[in-house]
Amino acid sequence: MKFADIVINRPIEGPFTYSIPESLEGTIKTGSVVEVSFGNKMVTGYVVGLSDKCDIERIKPISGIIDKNLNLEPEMLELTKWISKYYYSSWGEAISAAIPGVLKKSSKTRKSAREEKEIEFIDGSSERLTLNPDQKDALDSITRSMDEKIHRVFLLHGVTGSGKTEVYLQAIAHVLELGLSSIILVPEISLTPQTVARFKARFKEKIAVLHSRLLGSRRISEWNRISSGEAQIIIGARSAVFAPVKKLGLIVVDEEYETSYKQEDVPRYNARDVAIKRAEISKAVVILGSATPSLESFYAAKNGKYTLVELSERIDSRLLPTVDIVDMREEMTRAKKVPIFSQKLREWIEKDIREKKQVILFLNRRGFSTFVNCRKCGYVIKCKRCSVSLTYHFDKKKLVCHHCNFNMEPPQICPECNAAYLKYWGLGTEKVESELYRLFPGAVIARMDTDATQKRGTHDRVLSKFKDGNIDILIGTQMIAKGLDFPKVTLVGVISADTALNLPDYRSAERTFNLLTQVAGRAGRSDLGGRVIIQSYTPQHYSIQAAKTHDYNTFYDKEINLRKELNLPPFCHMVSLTLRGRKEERVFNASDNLRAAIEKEDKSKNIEILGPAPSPISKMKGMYRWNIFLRSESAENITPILKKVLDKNKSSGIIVTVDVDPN
DNA sequence: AGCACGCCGACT
DNA sequence: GTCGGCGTGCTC
Repeated sequence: MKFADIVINRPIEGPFTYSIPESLEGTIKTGSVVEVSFGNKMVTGYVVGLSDKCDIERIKPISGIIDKNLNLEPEMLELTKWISKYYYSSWGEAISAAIPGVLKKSSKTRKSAREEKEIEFIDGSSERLTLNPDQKDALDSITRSMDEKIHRVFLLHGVTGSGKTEVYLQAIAHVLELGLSSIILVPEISLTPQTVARFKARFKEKIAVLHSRLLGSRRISEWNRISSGEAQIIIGARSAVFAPVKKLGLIVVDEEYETSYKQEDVPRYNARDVAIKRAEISKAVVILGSATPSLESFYAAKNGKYTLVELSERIDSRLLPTVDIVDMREEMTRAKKVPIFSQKLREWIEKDIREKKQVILFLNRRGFSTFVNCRKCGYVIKCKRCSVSLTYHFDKKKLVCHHCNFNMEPPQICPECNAAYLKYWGLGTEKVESELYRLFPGAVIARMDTDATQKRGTHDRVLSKFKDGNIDILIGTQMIAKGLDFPKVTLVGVISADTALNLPDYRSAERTFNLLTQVAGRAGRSDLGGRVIIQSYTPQHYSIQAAKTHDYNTFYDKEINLRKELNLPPFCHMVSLTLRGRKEERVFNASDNLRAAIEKEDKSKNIEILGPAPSPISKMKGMYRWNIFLRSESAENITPILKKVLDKNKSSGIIVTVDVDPN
């Protein structure tokens, strides 16, 4: 073989043909990772095919091979090819996402880097637990598919504490007996140390953990342990779906609805759906596990595309926490102002800390005040580069933009009319924290959000302090909603259940239900019992009511009917187009033209076009943004048409991004 | 995506 | 006269 077809990490189709120099003959294979000159730069390339002849005149030789032992398996080439087609990227970009950065650099330029330690949990039992009848049925049905070597997707639906992890563990053990490997995907959350500990305790050195902060040589050695077959169980976040296991038997996707499975840059893949595709290629089994499955997954399970397995009883028959909803409109009338804590929440916090129990409070908003305005002229202080108001941060004593990080000293007088009446509105975690200090002077209070945990190690330090009982009240954002397992937490308060509900997003009800269910799961993880207090200005909303009764099925029935009526996923697939540029009218014109071009190209009229409309944040980092949404029965109806249209409708100064099945 | 090339306006 | 804005086209 004299020539190699090579794709690269650029948004161009390719492949490009290079000649194979004599010194590399026989070494270069399909799947090799090489170095090539492209334009006037050296880039990493991936060999996707070999041939004996080629009719291109100006051909360059391959400059070198990165690592003789690094070779992409045919299955991985097929998978990345599929990703590039489905998620609208080049093949090279898809392959690039599947290989850790360090492995793509030649060994000379690799440098070792420090990595962060995490707190070790040693509470994992190495004993195989006895399954209850539900778990046993679930496991039997899963292992049967494994024995028959048929690809199948199981949706394992069970509330917190119903023993999903034990089912995973025994399914993995079965896969091991068959001589196959397993991949376990978990949403980031620092990879939930407790889960990892449990897996390690059970499977010891067969485990590889693909840590997000795992850098340099450690990542290389983990990669090698996996591809050599030494490690047969791989735990990791999103990109672990590409772990180089050779004999794949099982992929577990824990908390499959999590938005962190979606990569937000090119290729914009969803690791859950990539996992299903990978398993299909390798004839492996997938387990999607969740207490609150996504509408898409549950619908697929109900329609027989996936196999539904339910764990309906809690493993130790422990009761789910009591959930109280407080109507904040009534509180507002009573207090004659906008209160942060309802009377009920305040009383329960007091009682709890008096009894030396722990409290978690949740508010998904950082900072102290969410906006500042002039009481005289009404002017709201906004970011110069983004169409959002600035948030006041008490720690830094600055006004900060949450989208571009622009910050400024808070002005003393109104920048518009010079009046000295600036008022600070809205609340974030910092304000809740300061109110807590005021109301509960004796309590030890800690805050956990991206501001408070910016310094290295703070995150883990706060968590271990909380675990050891040295913190009474923990206030935090999203990052404390998931995974935490602290037995002494008997009270969880949701400061505002409405934050997510008011977003202009058809998934806002689903998000709210999921979030409330997750947050509620932090309470009552021991015999001390648990209570959840949800504060809301729309307490009658079905997502909040369903969370009160821990009733997924009722929520699902209500929501699925709405989705059907409005023709939203899972009844269609969506593709979002975002156009951005510095000149507003150009962005709008390009959007308009793009819509027309798609309409014209879609001859079979399979695609419904919504918009163009300004993005919810119409200006970000100095760029104006407009959206077009496309929907159709399948994404495959849309992307080939987009390919044609976008290739010949390039407008200068405009960047178009394509997101298939957006979050 | 980069990067070169090339074509028009406005400055020493 | 030249500097530099960005529109166009190419990369094996």
